[in-house]
Amino acid sequence: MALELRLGETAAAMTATIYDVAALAGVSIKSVSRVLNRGPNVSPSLEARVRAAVESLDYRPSLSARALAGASSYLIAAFVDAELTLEHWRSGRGNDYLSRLEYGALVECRKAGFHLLVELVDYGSATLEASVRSLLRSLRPDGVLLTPPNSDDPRVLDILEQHGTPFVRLGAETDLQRGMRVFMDDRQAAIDMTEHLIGRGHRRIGFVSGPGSYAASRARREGFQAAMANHGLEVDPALIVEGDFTFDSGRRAGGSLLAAPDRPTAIFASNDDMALGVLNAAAALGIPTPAGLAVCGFDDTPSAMLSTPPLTTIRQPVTEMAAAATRLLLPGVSGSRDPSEPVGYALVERLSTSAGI
Amino acid sequence: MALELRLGETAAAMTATIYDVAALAGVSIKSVSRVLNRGPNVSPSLEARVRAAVESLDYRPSLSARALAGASSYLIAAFVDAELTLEHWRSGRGNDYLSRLEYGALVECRKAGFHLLVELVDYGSATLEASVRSLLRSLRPDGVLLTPPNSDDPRVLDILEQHGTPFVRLGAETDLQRGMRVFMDDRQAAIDMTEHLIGRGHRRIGFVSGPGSYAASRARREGFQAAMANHGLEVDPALIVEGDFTFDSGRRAGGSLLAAPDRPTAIFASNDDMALGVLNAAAALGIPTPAGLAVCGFDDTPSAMLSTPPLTTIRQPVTEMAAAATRLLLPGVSGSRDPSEPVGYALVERLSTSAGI
DNA sequence: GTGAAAGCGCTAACAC
DNA sequence: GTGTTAGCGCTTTCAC
Repeated sequence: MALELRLGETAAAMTATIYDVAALAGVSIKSVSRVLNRGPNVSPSLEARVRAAVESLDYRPSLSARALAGASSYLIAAFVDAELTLEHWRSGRGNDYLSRLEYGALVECRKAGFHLLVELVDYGSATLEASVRSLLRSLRPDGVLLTPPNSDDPRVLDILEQHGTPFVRLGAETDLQRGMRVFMDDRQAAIDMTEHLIGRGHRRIGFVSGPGSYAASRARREGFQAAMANHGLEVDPALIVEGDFTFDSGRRAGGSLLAAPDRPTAIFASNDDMALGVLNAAAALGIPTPAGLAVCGFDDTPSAMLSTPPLTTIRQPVTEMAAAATRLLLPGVSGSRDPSEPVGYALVERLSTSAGI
Repeated sequence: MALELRLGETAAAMTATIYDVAALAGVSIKSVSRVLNRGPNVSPSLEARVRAAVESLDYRPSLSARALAGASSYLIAAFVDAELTLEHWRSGRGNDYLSRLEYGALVECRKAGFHLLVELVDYGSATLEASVRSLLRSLRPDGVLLTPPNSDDPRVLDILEQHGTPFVRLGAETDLQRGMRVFMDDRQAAIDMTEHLIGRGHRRIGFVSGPGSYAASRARREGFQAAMANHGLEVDPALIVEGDFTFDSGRRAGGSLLAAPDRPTAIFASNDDMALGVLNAAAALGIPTPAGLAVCGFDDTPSAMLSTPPLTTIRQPVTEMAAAATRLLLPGVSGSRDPSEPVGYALVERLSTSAGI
């Protein structure tokens, strides 16, 4: 029937439907559907005939039709903060974290025949609830990937739970029992980094923290303090300066730390951008790195590798985290890893901390 | 009717359909559809009643249903090279270009009520055709955003044209008449940069080119040579070295250019990563930048701003380009700019070329 | 093992 | 101006 109606159409515009396949294979559409969805009770001969028809017609099921009729939409949505995005737009910089995250999600989605939808969410807006609800209703994604800071937004979690849509929270730090999570141990990583510096003989170590409002930022600072205490080293309060994760704030922090008469021999910044700012401040003051000052960061952004000297930092496996998170949302969860365990990280040692004291 | 069937359901799981809205407003579903799609012939009173019903039911049309029934899917697909993506995964780096591109696309999509789907395409694979065809058939996107190197792949263009799906090619350099394009004038930008160096008094200028296989790379080199010629300066062939756009290749190129007895006073690298490599090579040789050597790049990646010294470079408005490209695909094309014209760029002057000769 | 028929929630002709 | 009626291309009961 479908074929009949289409006699006048061009080959280009013509797209086979399940009816065409069924007709060509001499079976019912239900059988085609069963073969395609690996349903039970399919005889080998039927399977073969259907596959041949699919092949010769180069048939692909329509996503919309499947989503409308069935329970699955074959869509995974990644919720990305709109404010953050606009800020990046303004500053003309891509977001390395999001970019790496997306790779992981994309690769897993594709393996499973799913598609990745990226959605902007207004974390700071009053209409957040309405827009999230809207997204879930109109798109009906099979799962949602929550990126910071949405991972910790109770409003978003509420709606997702109400709606019954599975979701994974990346880097979430609060309400640990809600939804699924994939995260790393920021505190322990900061301990490792601090011990790396102590191992190099450093005793006066400066710390440039991130904003106190970020849970990850607090965890890193706690790790630093814990490591210092464990080694019997006192933390001079004057050696802890708060930045806001930007290069400029790192430069200012570095400048003030290095201007002190009894300046530190090493500075641990809570992220790479700030660490690069410290490097810049040191250069401006004529202090050679690493000979005169060891500097380390956190994140392992591309710039960390390219700076002069290259930066020792903590490498977060963002892509792998996103891949694991996506797998958690996909049917037939392999459960290759325990979602309640933090993912691993690595201390990447580069030139910026290579000199001892 | 729909309401009736749902008496047993919980409020949470219950989702209003167009029938519910029509029933509540006391109109037909067609009227609801007309109001929602801004169709003609809607009386103000009808409009008001429908809007009120939509509001009170918090109704959102189902994307799948609309796509299945109508001509539009409200989906824009961005085709991203899979190989490139996997390479980035391996190296653990995000892709700044893609990230910025996506922002632009996302913001425009959201304004128009569209959704952005990111799809991996195997540029280098034999199954490329099949997978692209698959994507178009199952997703039926209303438009496709082609990113390099897919922008220049004739196989992809063929399929898109056959399928009748509108597409925009970002940064395309070949087959200029096919599809829509958004691009910049790489050659002129390279001329500008070269003249910037000449204006600083530099006469012996080294050039680190990208791979000759990239059209953009060739255009940049041509621009450099044209500018030199225009100013009556001879280009010493020994001062042109080919790299492969990586940091390491830039470092090697810088090392060999600077080892020569009559070394250049300035080096223009075809992209920022290589320029940073040159900076690194200069530092290793004890040559101060910018005092002893001016260095400039191309792209304005985040690292360019963070390096020591910060890098003079060409800023490509990737986000704006993507936004413009997306607008071209959306209904009601505003045509705010002429797609046959290249987009603007900016020479960003930073410390790395601040000293004259 | 396989098929017939009834929707999923919309849009689109075509009446009125 | 507004409503009726078919589908869009699938999945899903439920028979056989």
